[in-house]
Amino acid sequence: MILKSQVEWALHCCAILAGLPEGRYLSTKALAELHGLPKEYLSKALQSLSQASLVNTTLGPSGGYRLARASSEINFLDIVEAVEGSARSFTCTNIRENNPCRAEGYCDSKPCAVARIMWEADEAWRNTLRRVRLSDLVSILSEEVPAELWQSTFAWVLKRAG
Amino acid sequence: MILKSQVEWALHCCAILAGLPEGRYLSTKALAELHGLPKEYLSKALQSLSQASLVNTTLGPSGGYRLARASSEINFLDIVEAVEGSARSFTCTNIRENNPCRAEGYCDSKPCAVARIMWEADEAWRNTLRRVRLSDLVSILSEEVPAELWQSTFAWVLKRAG
DNA sequence: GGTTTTCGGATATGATATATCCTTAATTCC
DNA sequence: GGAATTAAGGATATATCATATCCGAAAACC
Repeated sequence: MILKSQVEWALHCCAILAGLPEGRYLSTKALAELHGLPKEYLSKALQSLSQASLVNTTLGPSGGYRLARASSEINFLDIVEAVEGSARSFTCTNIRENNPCRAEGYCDSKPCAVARIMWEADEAWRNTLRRVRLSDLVSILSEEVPAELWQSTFAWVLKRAG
Repeated sequence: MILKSQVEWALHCCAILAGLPEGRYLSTKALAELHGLPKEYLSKALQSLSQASLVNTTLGPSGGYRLARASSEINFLDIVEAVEGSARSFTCTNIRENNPCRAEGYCDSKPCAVARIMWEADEAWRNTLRRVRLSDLVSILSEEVPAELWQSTFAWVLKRAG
């Protein structure tokens, strides 16, 4: 049960987008080169963010991506689900129905107990991600990343935004 | 990010094993027929449980599987990790290292902030599963499943255990 | 008009989940 | 002792999905 690598990419890209000056866009090319990622494939992750309305896009030179709303209004779950989908990690195939001792037409009133417990764990995972805002990540990064590196990174990336 | 179907199978099988009389074994064949599962493939899941020391096995007729310890001493995470493995769902490839602005030989003191948050969610998932004991599942099932079905199921399964 | 960009479709490839088969060794029953 | 039954594990086949690349269309900028 492994998340797509695009989840990692999307999170890092959003962290960068969150630090951009108002109204500026960043291209796939710039984000790919900054992170050392395959441009064409990263593009798919960014498209997922776009479809989820987490980012806005514009075409042409100086085009690219920017956050669709404030980084305090975007949480980790938004981003993770945008690329990973929102399906639960546990799928119940209702194998209890195959029990040969079940009477004909017997109907379970509740979803399977096993599934309920597994889904509860899933909810705990989602709740944790929901509680972390993108702005929280930005705060942590700006504390931990040396100011010089932080600034030169944005200078580097903005130069590529034209 | 989907769990293997074997996780579901293993959990249901453990629930049955937990209800067995002391010392009785249940074969792959019986468990497969009860749940309507492919015997050969279910066997792999049971082997995983065996390797994790969650069940004991014995050979020959009337052989099969039984729990290695009390159902109150086995939790959901034990079972899930036995078949799914214990790797975290998020793997950090440290793409921040590809930042072209990083100074030569620069070394991050902490693991990536993104990874730490994702791992925290992972822990929340694991903790939820850790808190649920197999005996809890048995309690729920014996409440929800009609007593008649519950009894006939064990009668059915024990007949096949020889 | 030429360049740059996002977007979506098509396609290729690699890894992994699913599933089956077969052999070996241990155990039980006759 | 011999036949039947069982778990264990290796080998293999298939299907699904993640990864990755390429291309054409439409839009924006110069």
